[in-house]
Amino acid sequence: MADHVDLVLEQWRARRPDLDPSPMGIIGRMSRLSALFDAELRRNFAKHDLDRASFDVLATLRRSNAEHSLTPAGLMHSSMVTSGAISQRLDRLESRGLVTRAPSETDRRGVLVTLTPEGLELIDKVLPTHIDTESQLLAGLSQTERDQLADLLRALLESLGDRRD
Amino acid sequence: MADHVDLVLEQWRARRPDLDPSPMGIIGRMSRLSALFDAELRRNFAKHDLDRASFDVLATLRRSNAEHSLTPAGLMHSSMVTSGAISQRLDRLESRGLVTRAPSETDRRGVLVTLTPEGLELIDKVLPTHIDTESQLLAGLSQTERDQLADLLRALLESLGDRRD
DNA sequence: ATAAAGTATCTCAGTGCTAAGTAACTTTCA
DNA sequence: TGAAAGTTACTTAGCACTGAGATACTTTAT
Repeated sequence: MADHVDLVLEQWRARRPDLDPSPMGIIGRMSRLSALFDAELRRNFAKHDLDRASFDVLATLRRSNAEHSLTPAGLMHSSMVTSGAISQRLDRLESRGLVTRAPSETDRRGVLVTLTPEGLELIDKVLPTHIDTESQLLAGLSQTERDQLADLLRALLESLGDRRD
Repeated sequence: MADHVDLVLEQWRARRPDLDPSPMGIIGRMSRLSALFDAELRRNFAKHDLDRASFDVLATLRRSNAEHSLTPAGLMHSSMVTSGAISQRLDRLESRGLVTRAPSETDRRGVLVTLTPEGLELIDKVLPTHIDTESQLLAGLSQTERDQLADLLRALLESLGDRRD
Protein backbone atom coordinates (compact mmCIF):
# COMPACT_ATOMS: atom_id res chain seq x y z
CA MET A 1 0.00 0.00 0.00
CA ALA A 2 1.21 3.47 -0.79
CA ASP A 3 -0.13 7.00 -0.48
CA HIS A 4 0.96 10.22 -2.17
CA VAL A 5 3.73 10.79 0.35
CA ASP A 6 5.30 7.43 -0.50
CA LEU A 7 5.62 8.69 -4.06
CA VAL A 8 7.21 11.91 -2.85
CA LEU A 9 9.71 9.98 -0.73
CA GLU A 10 10.60 7.75 -3.68
CA GLN A 11 11.15 10.79 -5.88
CA TRP A 12 13.46 12.40 -3.35
CA ARG A 13 15.47 9.19 -2.95
CA ALA A 14 15.90 9.07 -6.73
CA ARG A 15 16.88 12.75 -7.17
CA ARG A 16 18.79 13.36 -3.96
CA PRO A 17 20.09 9.98 -2.70
CA ASP A 18 22.47 11.88 -0.42
CA LEU A 19 19.59 13.16 1.76
CA ASP A 20 17.33 11.19 4.10
CA PRO A 21 13.77 12.40 3.45
CA SER A 22 12.13 10.17 6.08
CA PRO A 23 11.01 13.07 8.33
CA MET A 24 8.66 14.04 5.50
CA GLY A 25 6.96 10.69 6.01
CA ILE A 26 5.48 12.16 9.16
CA ILE A 27 5.41 15.92 8.62
CA GLY A 28 4.26 15.69 5.01
CA ARG A 29 1.49 13.28 5.93
CA MET A 30 0.37 15.46 8.81
CA SER A 31 0.20 18.43 6.50
CA ARG A 32 -1.89 16.56 3.93
CA LEU A 33 -4.22 15.20 6.58
CA SER A 34 -4.71 18.65 8.04
CA ALA A 35 -5.65 20.00 4.62
CA LEU A 36 -8.15 17.16 4.07
CA PHE A 37 -9.63 17.57 7.54
CA ASP A 38 -9.93 21.32 7.11
CA ALA A 39 -11.75 21.02 3.82
CA GLU A 40 -14.24 18.52 5.21
CA LEU A 41 -14.86 20.39 8.46
CA ARG A 42 -15.29 23.64 6.52
CA ARG A 43 -18.02 22.03 4.44
CA ASN A 44 -19.94 21.25 7.61
CA PHE A 45 -19.41 24.72 9.10
CA ALA A 46 -20.66 26.33 5.90
CA LYS A 47 -23.96 24.46 6.24
CA HIS A 48 -24.52 26.39 9.44
CA ASP A 49 -23.26 29.72 8.12
CA LEU A 50 -20.01 29.45 10.08
CA ASP A 51 -16.29 29.23 9.38
CA ARG A 52 -13.49 27.48 11.26
CA ALA A 53 -12.34 30.67 12.99
CA SER A 54 -15.79 31.51 14.34
CA PHE A 55 -16.42 27.91 15.35
CA ASP A 56 -13.14 27.81 17.28
CA VAL A 57 -14.07 30.87 19.30
CA LEU A 58 -17.63 29.77 20.03
CA ALA A 59 -16.51 26.24 20.98
CA THR A 60 -13.72 27.52 23.23
CA LEU A 61 -16.18 29.76 25.07
CA ARG A 62 -18.74 26.94 25.30
CA ARG A 63 -16.40 24.55 27.05
CA SER A 64 -14.50 27.07 29.19
CA ASN A 65 -16.84 27.51 32.16
CA ALA A 66 -20.48 27.63 33.16
CA GLU A 67 -20.71 31.33 32.20
CA HIS A 68 -19.24 30.66 28.73
CA SER A 69 -16.79 33.51 29.12
CA LEU A 70 -13.07 34.08 28.56
CA THR A 71 -10.63 36.93 27.88
CA PRO A 72 -9.24 37.56 24.39
CA ALA A 73 -5.85 36.43 25.71
CA GLY A 74 -7.35 33.12 26.81
CA LEU A 75 -8.89 32.65 23.38
CA MET A 76 -5.56 33.49 21.79
CA HIS A 77 -3.63 30.83 23.70
CA SER A 78 -6.20 28.19 22.95
CA SER A 79 -6.40 29.00 19.24
CA MET A 80 -2.69 29.50 18.46
CA VAL A 81 -3.34 32.66 16.43
CA THR A 82 -2.15 36.22 17.04
CA SER A 83 -3.95 38.79 19.15
CA GLY A 84 -4.86 40.71 16.02
CA ALA A 85 -6.67 37.69 14.63
CA ILE A 86 -8.66 37.31 17.85
CA SER A 87 -9.71 40.97 17.80
CA GLN A 88 -10.98 40.57 14.26
CA ARG A 89 -12.77 37.30 15.00
CA LEU A 90 -14.50 38.95 17.95
CA ASP A 91 -15.51 41.93 15.80
CA ARG A 92 -17.26 39.57 13.42
CA LEU A 93 -18.93 37.50 16.13
CA GLU A 94 -19.98 40.57 18.08
CA SER A 95 -21.55 42.17 15.01
CA ARG A 96 -23.57 38.97 14.46
CA GLY A 97 -24.75 39.06 18.06
CA LEU A 98 -23.11 35.75 18.97
CA VAL A 99 -20.77 37.10 21.67
CA THR A 100 -20.54 40.24 23.83
CA ARG A 101 -17.48 42.16 25.02
CA ALA A 102 -17.60 43.68 28.50
CA PRO A 103 -14.87 45.51 30.46
CA SER A 104 -13.14 43.34 33.03
CA GLU A 105 -14.07 44.16 36.64
CA THR A 106 -10.58 43.50 37.98
CA ASP A 107 -8.26 44.84 35.27
CA ARG A 108 -9.14 47.95 33.34
CA ARG A 109 -7.08 46.81 30.34
CA GLY A 110 -9.04 43.60 30.18
CA VAL A 111 -12.13 42.45 28.35
CA LEU A 112 -14.49 39.59 29.09
CA VAL A 113 -15.99 37.84 26.10
CA THR A 114 -19.23 35.94 26.70
CA LEU A 115 -21.52 33.81 24.52
CA THR A 116 -24.95 35.35 23.97
CA PRO A 117 -28.00 33.05 24.11
CA GLU A 118 -27.92 33.09 20.28
CA GLY A 119 -24.24 32.09 20.31
CA LEU A 120 -24.93 29.30 22.76
CA GLU A 121 -27.82 28.02 20.71
CA LEU A 122 -25.74 28.03 17.52
CA ILE A 123 -22.72 26.23 18.95
CA ASP A 124 -24.90 23.64 20.67
CA LYS A 125 -26.61 22.99 17.36
CA VAL A 126 -23.37 22.69 15.35
CA LEU A 127 -21.29 20.76 17.86
CA PRO A 128 -22.88 17.29 17.40
CA THR A 129 -22.60 17.58 13.60
CA HIS A 130 -18.96 18.62 13.98
CA ILE A 131 -18.13 15.60 16.11
CA ASP A 132 -19.97 13.37 13.65
CA THR A 133 -17.89 14.77 10.80
CA GLU A 134 -14.67 14.21 12.72
CA SER A 135 -15.73 10.71 13.61
CA GLN A 136 -16.37 9.87 9.96
CA LEU A 137 -12.95 11.19 8.99
CA LEU A 138 -11.39 8.66 11.39
CA ALA A 139 -13.65 5.77 10.44
CA GLY A 140 -10.83 4.07 8.49
CA LEU A 141 -8.91 3.27 11.68
CA SER A 142 -9.83 0.68 14.30
CA GLN A 143 -10.35 1.77 17.91
CA THR A 144 -6.93 0.35 18.82
CA GLU A 145 -5.26 2.26 16.02
CA ARG A 146 -7.01 5.48 17.06
CA ASP A 147 -5.77 5.07 20.61
CA GLN A 148 -2.23 4.41 19.42
CA LEU A 149 -2.36 7.41 17.13
CA ALA A 150 -3.68 9.73 19.85
CA ASP A 151 -0.92 8.53 22.20
CA LEU A 152 1.83 9.14 19.66
CA LEU A 153 0.50 12.60 18.83
CA ARG A 154 0.31 13.46 22.53
CA ALA A 155 3.90 12.33 23.03
CA LEU A 156 5.02 14.47 20.11
CA LEU A 157 3.13 17.53 21.37
CA GLU A 158 4.60 17.12 24.84
CA SER A 159 8.10 16.82 23.43
CA LEU A 160 7.51 20.16 21.70
CA GLY A 161 6.45 21.84 24.92
CA ASP A 162 2.67 21.74 24.54
CA ARG A 163 1.22 21.87 28.06
CA ARG A 164 -2.21 21.90 29.68
CA ASP A 165 -2.44 25.65 30.30
CA MET B 1 1.21 13.17 31.22
CA ALA B 2 -1.21 15.55 29.57
CA ASP B 3 -1.10 18.07 26.76
CA HIS B 4 -3.40 20.95 25.92
CA VAL B 5 -5.84 18.68 24.09
CA ASP B 6 -6.30 16.53 27.21
CA LEU B 7 -7.53 19.67 28.96
CA VAL B 8 -9.92 20.42 26.11
CA LEU B 9 -11.31 16.88 26.24
CA GLU B 10 -11.84 17.12 30.00
CA GLN B 11 -13.66 20.42 29.57
CA TRP B 12 -15.98 18.96 26.97
CA ARG B 13 -16.74 15.95 29.16
CA ALA B 14 -17.63 18.30 32.00
CA ARG B 15 -19.84 20.67 29.93
CA ARG B 16 -21.39 18.22 27.48
CA PRO B 17 -21.29 14.74 29.04
CA ASP B 18 -23.82 13.63 26.42
CA LEU B 19 -21.24 13.94 23.62
CA ASP B 20 -18.14 11.82 22.98
CA PRO B 21 -15.32 14.24 22.14
CA SER B 22 -12.68 11.55 21.56
CA PRO B 23 -12.27 12.28 17.81
CA MET B 24 -10.81 15.63 18.86
CA GLY B 25 -8.04 13.68 20.53
CA ILE B 26 -6.70 12.98 17.08
CA ILE B 27 -7.97 15.82 14.89
CA GLY B 28 -7.31 18.52 17.49
CA ARG B 29 -3.79 17.24 18.11
CA MET B 30 -3.07 17.07 14.38
CA SER B 31 -4.22 20.64 14.00
CA ARG B 32 -2.02 21.88 16.85
CA LEU B 33 1.00 19.95 15.55
CA SER B 34 0.51 21.37 12.06
CA ALA B 35 0.47 24.89 13.48
CA LEU B 36 3.67 24.24 15.48
CA PHE B 37 5.39 22.63 12.48
CA ASP B 38 4.38 25.47 10.18
CA ALA B 39 5.73 28.13 12.52
CA GLU B 40 9.08 26.37 12.86
CA LEU B 41 9.47 25.59 9.16
CA ARG B 42 8.54 29.17 8.26
CA ARG B 43 11.36 30.44 10.48
CA ASN B 44 13.82 28.40 8.44
CA PHE B 45 12.36 29.46 5.08
CA ALA B 46 12.57 33.12 6.10
CA LYS B 47 16.33 32.75 6.66
CA HIS B 48 16.61 32.00 2.96
CA ASP B 49 14.16 34.67 1.80
CA LEU B 50 11.48 32.09 1.05
CA ASP B 51 7.98 31.21 2.23
CA ARG B 52 6.18 27.87 2.49
CA ALA B 53 4.28 28.38 -0.75
CA SER B 54 7.40 29.12 -2.80
CA PHE B 55 9.32 26.30 -1.16
CA ASP B 56 6.54 23.85 -1.99
CA VAL B 57 6.64 24.75 -5.67
CA LEU B 58 10.44 24.70 -5.95
CA ALA B 59 10.70 21.40 -4.09
CA THR B 60 7.96 19.78 -6.16
CA LEU B 61 9.74 20.78 -9.37
CA ARG B 62 13.10 19.65 -7.98
CA ARG B 63 11.95 16.11 -7.27
CA SER B 64 9.60 15.67 -10.23
CA ASN B 65 12.01 14.69 -13.01
CA ALA B 66 15.49 15.28 -14.36
CA GLU B 67 14.32 18.42 -16.21
CA HIS B 68 12.73 19.85 -13.03
CA SER B 69 9.55 20.64 -14.91
CA LEU B 70 5.82 20.18 -14.37
CA THR B 71 2.49 21.69 -15.47
CA PRO B 72 0.53 24.04 -13.20
CA ALA B 73 -2.10 21.29 -12.88
CA GLY B 74 0.56 18.87 -11.63
CA LEU B 75 1.73 21.42 -9.07
CA MET B 76 -1.85 21.98 -8.00
CA HIS B 77 -2.50 18.30 -7.29
CA SER B 78 0.68 17.93 -5.35
CA SER B 79 0.16 21.06 -3.25
CA MET B 80 -3.57 20.71 -2.51
CA VAL B 81 -4.31 24.36 -3.28
CA THR B 82 -6.58 25.86 -5.95
CA SER B 83 -5.49 26.67 -9.48
CA GLY B 84 -5.68 30.38 -8.69
CA ALA B 85 -3.18 29.97 -5.88
CA ILE B 86 -0.77 28.17 -8.24
CA SER B 87 -1.03 30.93 -10.84
CA GLN B 88 -0.15 33.49 -8.19
CA ARG B 89 2.72 31.45 -6.77
CA LEU B 90 4.15 31.07 -10.27
CA ASP B 91 3.82 34.82 -10.90
CA ARG B 92 5.96 35.49 -7.84
CA LEU B 93 8.55 32.83 -8.62
CA GLU B 94 8.77 33.85 -12.27
CA SER B 95 9.30 37.50 -11.38
CA ARG B 96 12.16 36.45 -9.08
CA GLY B 97 13.70 34.45 -11.91
CA LEU B 98 13.40 31.12 -10.07
CA VAL B 99 11.11 29.39 -12.59
CA THR B 100 10.12 29.87 -16.25
CA ARG B 101 6.78 29.30 -17.97
CA ALA B 102 6.79 27.96 -21.52
CA PRO B 103 3.87 26.92 -23.77
CA SER B 104 3.30 23.17 -23.89
CA GLU B 105 4.34 21.51 -27.15
CA THR B 106 1.48 19.02 -27.15
CA ASP B 107 -1.49 21.00 -25.78
CA ARG B 108 -1.99 24.62 -26.65
CA ARG B 109 -3.88 25.27 -23.40
CA GLY B 110 -0.96 23.93 -21.42
CA VAL B 111 2.10 25.47 -19.79
CA LEU B 112 5.36 23.87 -18.71
CA VAL B 113 6.97 25.28 -15.58
CA THR B 114 10.72 24.68 -15.19
CA LEU B 115 13.28 25.54 -12.51
CA THR B 116 15.90 28.04 -13.65
CA PRO B 117 19.54 27.45 -12.62
CA GLU B 118 18.96 30.07 -9.88
CA GLY B 119 15.86 28.21 -8.69
CA LEU B 120 17.76 24.93 -8.65
CA GLU B 121 20.62 26.45 -6.72
CA LEU B 122 18.26 27.95 -4.14
CA ILE B 123 16.22 24.81 -3.50
CA ASP B 124 19.36 22.67 -3.27
CA LYS B 125 20.73 25.06 -0.67
CA VAL B 126 17.54 25.18 1.41
CA LEU B 127 16.58 21.52 1.23
CA PRO B 128 19.15 20.11 3.70
CA THR B 129 18.29 22.80 6.27
CA HIS B 130 14.61 22.03 5.80
CA ILE B 131 15.12 18.32 6.46
CA ASP B 132 17.26 19.15 9.49
CA THR B 133 14.48 21.32 10.87
CA GLU B 134 11.90 18.60 10.33
CA SER B 135 14.18 16.04 11.93
CA GLN B 136 14.57 18.19 15.03
CA LEU B 137 10.82 18.59 15.31
CA LEU B 138 10.52 14.79 15.54
CA ALA B 139 13.46 14.29 17.89
CA GLY B 140 11.14 13.60 20.83
CA LEU B 141 10.03 10.26 19.35
CA SER B 142 12.10 7.08 19.11
CA GLN B 143 12.72 5.52 15.72
CA THR B 144 10.14 2.82 16.50
CA GLU B 145 7.56 5.44 17.44
CA ARG B 146 8.27 7.40 14.26
CA ASP B 147 7.73 4.30 12.15
CA GLN B 148 4.49 3.50 13.95
CA LEU B 149 3.29 7.06 13.52
CA ALA B 150 4.12 7.15 9.80
CA ASP B 151 2.27 3.84 9.31
CA LEU B 152 -0.85 5.06 11.10
CA LEU B 153 -0.87 8.32 9.17
CA ARG B 154 -0.47 6.43 5.89
CA ALA B 155 -3.38 4.15 6.79
CA LEU B 156 -5.54 7.17 7.57
CA LEU B 157 -4.62 8.92 4.32
CA GLU B 158 -5.36 5.80 2.32
CA SER B 159 -8.74 5.42 4.01
CA LEU B 160 -9.53 8.97 2.91
CA GLY B 161 -8.66 8.22 -0.70
CA ASP B 162 -5.14 9.68 -0.88
CA ARG B 163 -3.38 7.85 -3.70
CA ARG B 164 0.03 7.89 -5.35
CA ASP B 165 -0.91 10.02 -8.34
C1' DA C 1 6.34 57.85 44.83
C1' DT C 2 7.92 57.09 40.49
C1' DA C 3 10.28 55.15 36.55
C1' DA C 4 10.74 51.09 33.96
C1' DA C 5 9.13 46.90 32.49
C1' DG C 6 5.40 44.06 31.52
C1' DT C 7 0.57 42.96 29.98
C1' DA C 8 -3.96 43.30 27.39
C1' DT C 9 -6.18 44.65 23.53
C1' DC C 10 -6.70 46.83 19.32
C1' DT C 11 -5.48 48.90 14.53
C1' DC C 12 -3.75 48.59 10.04
C1' DA C 13 -0.94 47.55 5.93
C1' DG C 14 0.55 43.77 3.50
C1' DT C 15 0.08 38.94 2.05
C1' DG C 16 -1.71 34.73 0.18
C1' DC C 17 -5.62 32.07 -0.10
C1' DT C 18 -10.45 30.66 -1.95
C1' DA C 19 -14.44 30.85 -4.91
C1' DA C 20 -16.33 32.21 -8.89
C1' DG C 21 -15.96 33.41 -13.31
C1' DT C 22 -13.46 33.81 -18.05
C1' DA C 23 -11.10 32.49 -22.22
C1' DA C 24 -8.87 29.30 -25.00
C1' DC C 25 -8.35 24.94 -26.35
C1' DT C 26 -9.34 19.56 -26.63
C1' DT C 27 -12.19 15.48 -26.36
C1' DT C 28 -16.37 13.00 -26.97
C1' DC C 29 -20.06 11.42 -29.47
C1' DA C 30 -24.24 11.62 -32.16
C1' DT D 1 -18.57 17.34 -38.96
C1' DG D 2 -20.26 20.03 -35.40
C1' DA D 3 -22.18 20.78 -30.86
C1' DA D 4 -21.66 19.85 -26.13
C1' DA D 5 -18.88 18.75 -22.43
C1' DG D 6 -14.51 18.74 -20.35
C1' DT D 7 -9.86 20.63 -19.36
C1' DT D 8 -6.22 24.14 -18.54
C1' DA D 9 -4.65 28.24 -16.85
C1' DC D 10 -5.61 32.73 -15.48
C1' DT D 11 -8.06 36.95 -13.25
C1' DT D 12 -10.36 39.23 -9.65
C1' DA D 13 -13.02 40.37 -5.45
C1' DG D 14 -13.35 39.26 -0.91
C1' DC D 15 -11.60 37.30 3.21
C1' DA D 16 -8.74 36.04 7.27
C1' DC D 17 -4.29 36.03 8.92
C1' DT D 18 0.44 37.93 10.34
C1' DG D 19 3.62 41.32 12.06
C1' DA D 20 4.49 45.72 13.56
C1' DG D 21 3.09 49.27 16.14
C1' DA D 22 -0.01 52.06 19.31
C1' DT D 23 -2.55 52.86 23.53
C1' DA D 24 -3.88 52.20 28.07
C1' DC D 25 -3.29 50.09 32.10
C1' DT D 26 -0.69 47.17 35.93
C1' DT D 27 3.30 45.32 38.26
C1' DT D 28 7.99 45.53 39.80
C1' DA D 29 11.91 47.61 41.69
C1' DT D 30 14.25 51.23 43.63
